[in-house]
Amino acid sequence: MDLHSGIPGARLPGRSIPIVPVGVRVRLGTEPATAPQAPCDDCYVRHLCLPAGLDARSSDMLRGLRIGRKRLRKGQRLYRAGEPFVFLYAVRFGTFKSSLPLADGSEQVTGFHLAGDLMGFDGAAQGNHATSAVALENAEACAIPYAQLLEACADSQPLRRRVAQAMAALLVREYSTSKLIARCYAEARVAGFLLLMSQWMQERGFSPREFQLRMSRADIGSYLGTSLETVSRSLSLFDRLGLVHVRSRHIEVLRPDALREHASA
Amino acid sequence: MDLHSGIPGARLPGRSIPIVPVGVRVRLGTEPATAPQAPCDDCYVRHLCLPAGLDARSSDMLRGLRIGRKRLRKGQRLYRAGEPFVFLYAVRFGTFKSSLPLADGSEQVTGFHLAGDLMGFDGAAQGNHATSAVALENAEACAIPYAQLLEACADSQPLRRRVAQAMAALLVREYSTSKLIARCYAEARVAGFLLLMSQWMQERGFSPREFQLRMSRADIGSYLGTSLETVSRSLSLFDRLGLVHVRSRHIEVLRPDALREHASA
DNA sequence: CGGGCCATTGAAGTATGTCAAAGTTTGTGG
DNA sequence: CCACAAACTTTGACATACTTCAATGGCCCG
Repeated sequence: MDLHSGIPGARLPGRSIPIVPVGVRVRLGTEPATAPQAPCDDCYVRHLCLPAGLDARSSDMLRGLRIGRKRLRKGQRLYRAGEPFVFLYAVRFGTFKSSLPLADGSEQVTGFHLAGDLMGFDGAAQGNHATSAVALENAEACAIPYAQLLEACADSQPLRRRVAQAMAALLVREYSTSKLIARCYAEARVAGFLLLMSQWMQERGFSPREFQLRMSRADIGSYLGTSLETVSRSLSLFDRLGLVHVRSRHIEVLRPDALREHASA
Repeated sequence: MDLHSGIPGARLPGRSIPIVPVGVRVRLGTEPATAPQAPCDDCYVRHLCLPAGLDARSSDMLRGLRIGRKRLRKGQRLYRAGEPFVFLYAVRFGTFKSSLPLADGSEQVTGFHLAGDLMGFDGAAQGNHATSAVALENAEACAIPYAQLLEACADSQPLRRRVAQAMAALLVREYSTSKLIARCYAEARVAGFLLLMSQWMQERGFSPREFQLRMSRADIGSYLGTSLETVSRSLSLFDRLGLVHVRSRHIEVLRPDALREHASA
């Protein structure tokens, strides 16, 4: 079952996080989520999420929102492009990818989302989601009613700042993405992607040295603007050069400095 | 002086907009801007900018902010990456480019901004601007005190919605950018870029058929993740195929449909 | 009028996409 | 727990696209 049970000392994201951390019944699938009493208090990643840095009063206001939790199995959608925008989602655990529909029916991957990330805010632009979001493994997200959140912002200056700050952070992340995929050589993009993944892991308390890619080579290729074969070849090259140990989706970063070298060249 | 005085019937953006539309003294450069009494009422692009769709009461609240205007000559900076984030900027006329500093001292162009666009919001993530913004021609921007704007959001539901909506629109635009530069072939990216420019012109009331590129080939190349030579070659190709008439920075779109074809292939 | 920036174009070598086939991994159902 | 099927990954070969280097010409500003 578990691919990685033989690897000693590796903290395996998505495996080492408890799957059912709250004593509240949730259902699998996309049906309406249930609302626990204190949505954030027991959350593993509240220090990364919306409540981060909020004072007691503002936290109470967040607590007053009817925040539900939605559990998804691998492959299930959280929302679909074009659907009405009602909820902002916060990843509790697991990994999501979001994508933009293309003219030819295929999809362009626009990002990956890990625990603590906010998703779906793009829907506030037109009232409908611009992107779709799919779980890449079993995952759970909080559904924050957007209208209620905005109303809560009326009464709390810190909440207002925090919400705006979180939105701006999404924007900055997109700029970094642009910087990443605008690199000339696909090899540099793949190297940058590995470093980005490594950083994301570290920010969430996992090992930046060893982790699991939850997305396929095709997803990575779409995200980076290159073919899946080139992604595979770049990874093989890094492995051959001894920068990274790659075994399918399991990644071990051996020489981050050398990887950084490749990322900028 | 004017490159294009000989072209009949062409609405030349940045030229046809009055340069000094308000009777308020402004100074060139980056020194503190002066504050006109009614910052938006006389503005050419208020229907595209923050006040768009606001009710009278919310508009009054915007009017209450100490919004200044900053005029810049070609090449002058509006803000620099790393500077404290104090103002949100709204382009009144002219064109800006924003860029992210790279490790090697060069810059990655992250976007172009035309009349009505909001700029600088990325600074709200960390309290410092993540990007730099430079005027690509003589231009003017409104400086909106960010803290004041957030405070005004406390008292007005429509303003709250509008500000959040504007931020989300910035995000969606970044997704489109990712979609653009993730295309496999540089030719498709250049075609997509021309169509994007054309659309931006149309949204601002200019001809989508004929316009002036305010940025260099190097800027476009940086933005699209390709070399300036490839940009030049793609433009020459489109010209040779009769899709576009290119003369240096002057662009005339002859067959938008065929261009769209190239953009998706 | 001259200098510098910018755009264009050519040539050559490299990187990358595409097609194809084989090998792995994962998930499913017995 | 095992066997099988489907999805994913890796690798090779080849054609093409792209970057780099280099040289030329045009345009704009001082």
